Amino acid sequence: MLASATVENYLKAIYLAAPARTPAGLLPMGQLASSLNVAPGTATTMVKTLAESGLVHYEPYAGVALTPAGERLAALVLRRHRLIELFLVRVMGYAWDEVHDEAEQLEHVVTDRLIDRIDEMLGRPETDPHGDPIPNAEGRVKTQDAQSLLTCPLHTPVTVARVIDQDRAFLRFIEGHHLKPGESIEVEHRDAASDSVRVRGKDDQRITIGMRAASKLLVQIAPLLLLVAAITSIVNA
Amino acid sequence: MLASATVENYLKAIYLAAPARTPAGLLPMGQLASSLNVAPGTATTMVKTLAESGLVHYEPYAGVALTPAGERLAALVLRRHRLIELFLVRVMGYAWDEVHDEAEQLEHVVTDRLIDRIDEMLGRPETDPHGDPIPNAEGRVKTQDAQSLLTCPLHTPVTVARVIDQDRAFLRFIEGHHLKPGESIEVEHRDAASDSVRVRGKDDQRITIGMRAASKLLVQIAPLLLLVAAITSIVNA
DNA sequence: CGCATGATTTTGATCACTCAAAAAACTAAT
DNA sequence: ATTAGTTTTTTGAGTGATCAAAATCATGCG
Repeated sequence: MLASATVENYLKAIYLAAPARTPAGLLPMGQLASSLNVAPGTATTMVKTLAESGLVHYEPYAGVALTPAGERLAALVLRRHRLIELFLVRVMGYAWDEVHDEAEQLEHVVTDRLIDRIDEMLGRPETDPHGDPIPNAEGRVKTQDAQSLLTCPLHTPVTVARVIDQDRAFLRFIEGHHLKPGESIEVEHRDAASDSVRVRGKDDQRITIGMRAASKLLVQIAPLLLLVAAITSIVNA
Repeated sequence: MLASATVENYLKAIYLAAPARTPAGLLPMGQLASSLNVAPGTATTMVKTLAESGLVHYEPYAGVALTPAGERLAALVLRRHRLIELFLVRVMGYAWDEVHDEAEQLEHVVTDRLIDRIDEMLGRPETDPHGDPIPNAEGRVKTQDAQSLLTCPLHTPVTVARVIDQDRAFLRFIEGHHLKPGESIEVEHRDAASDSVRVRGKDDQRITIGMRAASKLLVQIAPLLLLVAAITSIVNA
């Protein structure tokens, strides 16, 4: 009944591969195999045993998808991963680009008790250092309504909410230019021809980044304004 | 080159099994197998491959012992284990009888970097919550000169230095009677016939324990007196 | 000494996970 | 619709760790 680290990794990979899905909502075996750095045949075999345990649906030659049970388990793995990442940053003094690999290992051995201590110590946080949402102990995730720098309105103050890329060089770049989650910025210019997005950041600094990179920065519109509105409504009550 | 969790556990078991050694200093296979909860044949096979990696000496039908390389590795595993235990108690709010199993898992996946952060955060401690010495990053252990409650002088103030038993019920008993490392106590009476040792503890409370239990409590004689002497000599300089 | 007893090693098998390479199945394009 | 190309599955094999049970060894007792 206890899921091995391998099983957990397969479920996590399927869970996180939402972008690479076929119309039917299935993840092709090839995608899965390559995201796990495993030969295609290996993924097929493993997925078949996962299907026998009732953790995934498997359609031969089509792909794989999580069952509710598999999804819950995957979310719990992610919960552990993200809480550990935040813990490493907040408590252990890690830089945010250093935590991924450590968390990758720890997520498979840490007990529920320790995870709950961490959760408690961090004040039941909702997101990890990259802005990724932390599923709750039942495996449910609060969906965040964020758009990317590619789709958000121009000349409108927004707050960085999430960075969807674990690459260390990218993370260091983001940090170096004050684009970490929490910073407020504004998109000044977007140009498809030159594949570039110009952003005004902290201290009116201008940074131009490619659209590939821009798509990995999720932002929320004027959360400060929303906050102000919320406070106002409370005060008025 | 990277030692698997299994290899680490075998080395650790051999390292810790010092008491159960033959005259030649070898640990019999049977002992090893049962301390790892593994069939005898399994231990034999595994030890042979350990011998091929140069981590142990293996004498067929006689037993096994660590090579210097194996001993160093075992000590590093123990370093991780003990630092994690202390971390769980001091930082994560675990009770000292709850830490063993968690540490048992974490010790195999934690990086050197994290261990060093923990070590630093705890102030480079010399012992874990049970008083077990923590090997340094090179795998060397400072030998502590402690005697058990069975051998220490009677009617002499001593300080509990170490508790050699991970059994949770025993640890709770020790804690409940204020016999944890650091407490000062005194042996009042020992009687082989009744297999008992009477101890005067905190607030002059008397506790009588069996000799089996007494042998698991290590103490140091009058460390306070030694401390006073040290301070005196410094002051006089 | 010889042999019974207990410890140890061998043997044959299994399980989880993996790969490389052959076979089969889908897909799209002419 | 046949083919060329890609993706997926199958097959055969290997590794690390394990067990049960058979074979072997070591020792001590009579």
